[in-house]
Amino acid sequence: MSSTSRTIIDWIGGVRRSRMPDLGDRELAVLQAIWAHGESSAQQVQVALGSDEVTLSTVQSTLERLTRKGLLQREKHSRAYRYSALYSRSEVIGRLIRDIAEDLAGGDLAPMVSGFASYVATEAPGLEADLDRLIARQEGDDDD
Amino acid sequence: MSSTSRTIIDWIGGVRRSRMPDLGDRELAVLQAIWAHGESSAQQVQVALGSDEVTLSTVQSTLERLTRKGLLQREKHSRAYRYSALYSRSEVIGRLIRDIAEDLAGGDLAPMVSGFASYVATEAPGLEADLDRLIARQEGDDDD
DNA sequence: ACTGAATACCGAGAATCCATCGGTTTTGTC
DNA sequence: GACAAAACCGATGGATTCTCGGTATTCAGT
Repeated sequence: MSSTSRTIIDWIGGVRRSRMPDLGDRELAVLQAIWAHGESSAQQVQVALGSDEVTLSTVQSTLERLTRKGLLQREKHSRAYRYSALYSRSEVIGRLIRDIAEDLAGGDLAPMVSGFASYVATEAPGLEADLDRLIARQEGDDDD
Repeated sequence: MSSTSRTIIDWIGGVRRSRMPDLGDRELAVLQAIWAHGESSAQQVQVALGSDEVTLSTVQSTLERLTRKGLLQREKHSRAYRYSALYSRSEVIGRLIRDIAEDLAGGDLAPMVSGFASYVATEAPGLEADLDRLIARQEGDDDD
């Protein structure tokens, strides 16, 4: 029986833009800090997170993991690295949504629009009407 | 230093609808099978997944995990349980998107619309214009 | 009721990943 | 060259998924 796989399937079926790697809580917090403050050193991030919450070591590890994952860029500035985001918040959100589309909707747009509508309905009922028009323009629905 | 937390923060700030639990590859496949075939027994799911790919035991475990996570419902039908989905595909997508909103956009809608636009831009450039109108109607943007 | 097959249930082992940090090495700076 | 700051290495602990075997239950037919 095959294990988790994915890699292979990712290549079958055409060019696959890289999936968004999973992000842990700490990684998310660090990423947010960088979005909020722009290019930052590990030390600055640590301060942003509350210096007594986590050691510099941990922040460094997290930053390095994020860099390995392709979300951050680093550049040495004398002693220390300065990390900066490679993707804006919107881009990350977009990538995450695309991953959902692949995993749950077979890449189809229609269920995603429905899903987004479902989300919006719980958050801003006022916008539903607008989304409905978008959905209508889609037509090619099947599921749900 | 605090561990992963979340739970507490989830309750501060008002009623928090439950987060979407993480789904593994197998869990996702099982869920899709149920969406595709409707109420199913473990055996039927196993068949849907390719009986030689995984044992009944594994399918049962996965189904039970999904039930514990609140995604499936089971009802005994003579010997075997019949599992059925508690959420439609769109609802699950909606919940996932809401989780992204909480994690990355502080719950704000605006960055989500931007993010969704970012996603749509890579998939169906034709719809961008429509989304732009949605975004315009939002106004309260800041990020990105 | 008894038996046998189908199914549920229990628990364990391997793999993966995140978070955390200490200790050691490297590297600027004065 | 010494000192301090930062990087680097690697280890530990905890969660979670996936996998399945073995055992206990339960239904159905004789």
